[in-house]
Amino acid sequence: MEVKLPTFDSVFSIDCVIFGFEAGELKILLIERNEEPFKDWLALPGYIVEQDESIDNAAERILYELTGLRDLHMQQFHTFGEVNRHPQGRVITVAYYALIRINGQKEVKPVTQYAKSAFWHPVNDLPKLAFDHSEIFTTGFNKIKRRLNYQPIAFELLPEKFTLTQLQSLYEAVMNKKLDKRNFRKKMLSYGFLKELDEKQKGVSYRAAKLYKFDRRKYTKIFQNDLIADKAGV
Amino acid sequence: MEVKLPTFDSVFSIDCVIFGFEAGELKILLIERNEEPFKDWLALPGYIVEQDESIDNAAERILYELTGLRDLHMQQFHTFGEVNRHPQGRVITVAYYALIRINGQKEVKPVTQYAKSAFWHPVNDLPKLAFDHSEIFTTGFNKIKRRLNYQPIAFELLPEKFTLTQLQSLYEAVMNKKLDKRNFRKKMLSYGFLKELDEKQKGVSYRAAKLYKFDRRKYTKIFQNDLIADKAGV
DNA sequence: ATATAGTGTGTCAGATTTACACCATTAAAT
DNA sequence: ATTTAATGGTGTAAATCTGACACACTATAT
Repeated sequence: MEVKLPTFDSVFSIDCVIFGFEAGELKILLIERNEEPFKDWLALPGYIVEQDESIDNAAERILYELTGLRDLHMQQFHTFGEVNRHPQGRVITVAYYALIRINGQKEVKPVTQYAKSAFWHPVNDLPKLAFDHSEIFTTGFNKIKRRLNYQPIAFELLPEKFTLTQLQSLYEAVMNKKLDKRNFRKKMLSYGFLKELDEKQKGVSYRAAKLYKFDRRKYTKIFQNDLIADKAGV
Repeated sequence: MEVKLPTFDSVFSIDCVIFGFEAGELKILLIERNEEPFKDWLALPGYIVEQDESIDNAAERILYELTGLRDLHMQQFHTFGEVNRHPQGRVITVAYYALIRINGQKEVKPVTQYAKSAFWHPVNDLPKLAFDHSEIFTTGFNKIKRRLNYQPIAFELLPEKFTLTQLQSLYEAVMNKKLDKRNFRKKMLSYGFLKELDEKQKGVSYRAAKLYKFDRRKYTKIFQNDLIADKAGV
């Protein structure tokens, strides 16, 4: 069964690669599609941009409708414009990523009928995705891998208060390699934008680690000279 | 006089920021528009994407039509999708940059009527541009500033054979700061991807400098481990 | 009390980065 | 022939950063 697209000459869409970090694993949000084409396939959350909304606003709206998530800091990273990337017509898609704290989020679930479900899936074991979404994911993943080294994006994935070990294991998960504990701590602390709290980790059956917090004010003060304002997050 | 846009529901366009280096200055290509809106204004080369061409192909075609330049390595860098960025309707534009050798290029000139003329203009002294093109330029400029430090893009701006002083002055022009000559040379040569030629500079009234050539084969060999394949040029 | 599991810490060697100044070469001017 | 003007080309030492590496401490569970 084929459902016709609206009769636009050109259609824009947004696709979102939403990263989260849980149980030591990096994950992304997928949805199960409820519409042709690719009905029942897994896909990145994405949909068509309306005439009267900016693409940044569209990205927020669409993500909300498909997953129930709001107020993420979405960042555009690439636009995919092959002629035949959509089987039913010409659809150019602008891809966005965002990083969020999974813990403490209410469960993700679609608020429209376009998706049957939404869920977190580890990036290391992704199934085949609808359209060219596997390629979109890979491009986005490479982007954040690089960005991790010069932008404070790690902190968006962690709870507000975190231990240095958690921070390290996030870096290890994204970069997919082991880091030296002492060197990692020395370096992170040397930047001066981590604030040591008077609190300790709770509920562990071993020596509790100190908790830290990312101090964005200090970060921008320290790095303001290096920062080149740029739509694409530098 | 207002010319109506074609009755697309949505229109895609491409805008190009084409960098060149001449007389120690970084320049970009501008056109003088020959159509409403913004008739007679200066603008980035840009036009509408056809239904049956990928955006990458469209970028090449459009640049050719407006400037006569062909076969540049165009790189997408950002998509601009504010609702009112175009006064006559909804136009989302994908911005590309490219770097080229000005010297030795035949003169740039439009092959369609959409532009009256095309010419190089120093980036340090840009006039107000049509649409949001000033913003597009700035975003693109910041992109290449960063990229200069981890991608071999400088060599695309220089003639095939160049002196180390030329290379340095290009870096200085892009980064807008002075570099130390000895350190710059030591570092560049240490990478091992510059090939020293048996030739010297000609036609100067002082000691002629050695000429070098960028060896792309060596470059990729040396850096293949660091490279993360990525649509956006890493 | 002791076993367990993860926390938290310092040093040294090697590599990289930065700062810094003078003689060499060429063509043009005298 | 000599001088001048302009740029080419080179080395070293100090400071900083990076990477490798191992063990005692602490909180809890039993």
